[in-house]
Amino acid sequence: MITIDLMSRKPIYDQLIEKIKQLILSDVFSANDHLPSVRSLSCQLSVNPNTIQKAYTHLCNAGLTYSVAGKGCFVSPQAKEILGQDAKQELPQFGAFARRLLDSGIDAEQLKSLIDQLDSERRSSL
Amino acid sequence: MITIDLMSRKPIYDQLIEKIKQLILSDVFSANDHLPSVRSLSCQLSVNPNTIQKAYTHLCNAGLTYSVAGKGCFVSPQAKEILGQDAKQELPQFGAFARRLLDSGIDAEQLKSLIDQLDSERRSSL
Amino acid sequence: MITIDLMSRKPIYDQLIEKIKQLILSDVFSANDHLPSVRSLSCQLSVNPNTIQKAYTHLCNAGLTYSVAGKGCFVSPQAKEILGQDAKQELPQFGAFARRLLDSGIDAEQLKSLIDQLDSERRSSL
Amino acid sequence: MITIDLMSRKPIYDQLIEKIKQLILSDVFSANDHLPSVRSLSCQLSVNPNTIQKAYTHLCNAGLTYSVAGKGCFVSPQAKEILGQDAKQELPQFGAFARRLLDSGIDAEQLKSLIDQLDSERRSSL
DNA sequence: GTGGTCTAGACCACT
DNA sequence: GTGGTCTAGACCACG
Repeated sequence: MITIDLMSRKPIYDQLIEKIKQLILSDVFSANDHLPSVRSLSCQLSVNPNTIQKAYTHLCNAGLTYSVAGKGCFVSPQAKEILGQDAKQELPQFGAFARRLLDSGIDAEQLKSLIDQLDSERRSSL
Repeated sequence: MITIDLMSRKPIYDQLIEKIKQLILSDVFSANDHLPSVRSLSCQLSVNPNTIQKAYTHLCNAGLTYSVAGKGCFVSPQAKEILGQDAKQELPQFGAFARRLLDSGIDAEQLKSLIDQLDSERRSSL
Repeated sequence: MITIDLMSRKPIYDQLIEKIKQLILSDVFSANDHLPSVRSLSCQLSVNPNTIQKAYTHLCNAGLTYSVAGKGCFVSPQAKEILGQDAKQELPQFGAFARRLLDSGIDAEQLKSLIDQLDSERRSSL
Repeated sequence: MITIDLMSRKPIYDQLIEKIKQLILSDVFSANDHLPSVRSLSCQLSVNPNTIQKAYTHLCNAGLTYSVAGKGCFVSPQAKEILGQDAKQELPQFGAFARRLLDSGIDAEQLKSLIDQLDSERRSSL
């Protein structure tokens, strides 16, 4: 369910955070679902427990999960809402990226059709 | 002409590379133009010369500039072309970004109108 | 009567202790009143009996309750008095909190009016 | 300048965060000042570098500091402003604390005179 | 030299 | 069993 690219330049804990966000958005993890325990993920991915813990702590601080001592880590009911708001704040970044591509000679139509394609893929997979 | 954000998490040499690419794309630096010397940039930005050199070396290796011993660093005639190809290779990354926003509940129409807006801004500034 | 926030970072047994102290102070539990049994609270709150027991043991050790073998747990006659003394010992902590707020730019008058407001609320609810 | 209580129940990294916030508020560390390096603090306090790093990372994420790779960690210009806003958000917590003391039989006048005393101490030490 | 990431293995409190 | 904290020591990129 969760995979990690050890050779990537992106820190492992960062990859984990992104993966889990993605799983929450795609409803694989729903509100109040139990996340895999730190130790089990650590074994499964052959990654140090501390690294997993770092990712879990981040998710907890971001309000996406809540942890109960002795029980585990759970998806917060507001998780999807928070992710939605985060996405809105990323729009300027997205705009800067798009602008760079346009400046580099990529056609606006090409970008728009790419978005349409992604959107239809998305809808069909629901 | 060139500014650096010391508080950014992005490495200074990385910021420099991006800035110069941008200046090439916007024709501030044209083919065979002379880039500012390492020393002058170093003074102007209060940045270690080694850092400037690192950025220049990267640009040279990427084929965007060529250096002439004892003279300095010049914009390569193929620079814009290369940047265009680079941009094409970034399309998948752009797609992943867009996909994440769509998954987070951002509307496809919103993204497309943003692109249209950026494109018209761009055209009007030429 | 008693509620628990499972999403809180505060340990459940700690929340329980605070809740019961509060109920004693507000005279919902008076001297020699019978506290809910471990089993019933356990069911009612869907919490492990061990956790309830831990809280009860703490209250007992603090002299706020006394337990009668085979009968249950009862509010000690000195409970309110003890809580009053505990509160006095918390004054330095309160002072440190207040000091931090003052250092952060909160006005002393604002804090005092807040206290006045809370005090009048309290009196009117008696 | 910075001291840590190893026997406290409060995590070391938490104590560090509070200490540094305090030093920023009292202008011992001003905007753009250089914080002690992770390694030097680690030696000085006989605490593992990772623990220091955890505190520094937190401060950085909170916007109170910014770090420049290879140079060090610096106090953000907005630090005091942010701390002021944080304090405002802590007022409800402060109110709950005060309310508990009032419920426990502490006199409102006593709390207010404590605040006055702290405030005058504060003013005289400026 | 700096901060940032990671591993390995330990201890604690909570359930 | 769980999450959270800490130590010890390593490696990397940056300046």
